[in-house]
Amino acid sequence: MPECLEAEIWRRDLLALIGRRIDRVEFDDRVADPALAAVEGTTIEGVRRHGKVVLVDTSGPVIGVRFGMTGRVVVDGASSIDALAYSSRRDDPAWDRVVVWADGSETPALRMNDPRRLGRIETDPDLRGLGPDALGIGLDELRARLRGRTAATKATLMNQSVVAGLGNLCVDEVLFAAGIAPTVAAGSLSAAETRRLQRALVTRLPAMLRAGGSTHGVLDPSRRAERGRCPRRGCVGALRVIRIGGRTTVYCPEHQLA
DNA sequence: CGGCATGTTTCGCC
DNA sequence: AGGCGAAACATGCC
Repeated sequence: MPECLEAEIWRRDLLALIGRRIDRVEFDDRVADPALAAVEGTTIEGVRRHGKVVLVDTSGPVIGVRFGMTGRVVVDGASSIDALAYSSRRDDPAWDRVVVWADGSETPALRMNDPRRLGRIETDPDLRGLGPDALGIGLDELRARLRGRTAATKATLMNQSVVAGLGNLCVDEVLFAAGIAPTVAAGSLSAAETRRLQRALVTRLPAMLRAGGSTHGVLDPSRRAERGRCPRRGCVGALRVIRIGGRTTVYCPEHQLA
């Protein structure tokens, strides 16, 4: 489930850990950097996010978490997001990839749980390859990032080196709101389209965040599965399903113009 | 059983 | 050289 919105929700959960001293860490070294052991004995000092990456600052190394498709975070035994669309509903301890105990508590302060093991936990991660964060990106910045891009707008927006944080659901939602077909080359968007795209990013993403995350848009998972009529008020189109960049893409050809 | 899934990386081709 | 699309990865669910 993780796109930038879930990463932001978990970042806020993790704020509860600031000030705690890490007693012990256990991890699966197939997905976690062995250097993670160095966080034992350090104190958690802050939690940041860039795109889909959550960064936990300690008095030692920075812990960088990428969630893959099915990763999630459990803080003090509870998770803010329990409806795991496209993942497992269960929280099986066998899928814990990192467990952190702190301040003498028997309940882990932090668990990174990931059935499919597509997530990664790094220490002192290098984020230089990421574009600017999608939440709150400015118009000039967006225009500059899309200039000259020949790939489909949807594929370009999902490229983390162009803009960081957008995944399949958020991109479909934003393009739907902006009235832009996902297939158009990103570099050939008009000035007006780029403006609508930027407005959609800075309005729809925070709205989805307040509503609960990537699955809380107009094109939520149930509507994606049902397909059917375009949910936009006054639009007479029907939703269409195609594949772009290997991902299932839902859009309305009636009001999302190429 | 077959197909699908909110992601990232790698490989081959322009 | 740099950008792009397809495939691979790993596992649960419907």
